[in-house]
Amino acid sequence: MMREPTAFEQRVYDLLNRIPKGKVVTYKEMAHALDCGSAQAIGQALKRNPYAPEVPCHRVIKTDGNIGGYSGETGGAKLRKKLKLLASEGVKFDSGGSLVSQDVVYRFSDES
DNA sequence: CGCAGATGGCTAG
DNA sequence: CTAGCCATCTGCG
Repeated sequence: MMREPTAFEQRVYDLLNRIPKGKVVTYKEMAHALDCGSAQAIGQALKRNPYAPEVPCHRVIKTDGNIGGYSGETGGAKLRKKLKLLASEGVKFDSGGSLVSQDVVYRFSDES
């Protein structure tokens, strides 16, 4: 299995790295930021996440403001601890894994 | 509200 | 070029 990050994946990870501390992005946002329009592709790149600890995949949430499958089964109970850690940065999530403050949802497009 | 199907784009060989 | 994949999204009853 060639786990080498491809152009698209690198773009996704780069975007995650662009996310300021205490902020999260929705799959749709990333998709749009990548000019693709497909969150599915994002999920794939994140799931593969060769940069696991370097890429804040936990900062990527669904359009509903949910963590997604990361805290569901793809991640792990330990992730719950991370959510709390994120809360320290400003990204507060619910015990279920839903974003509490949509206010932390970051936007790639800088439009005022 | 809840479920199911459809969708779009990505990866690999 | 083809096939399979995905942590999604959207619509409908």
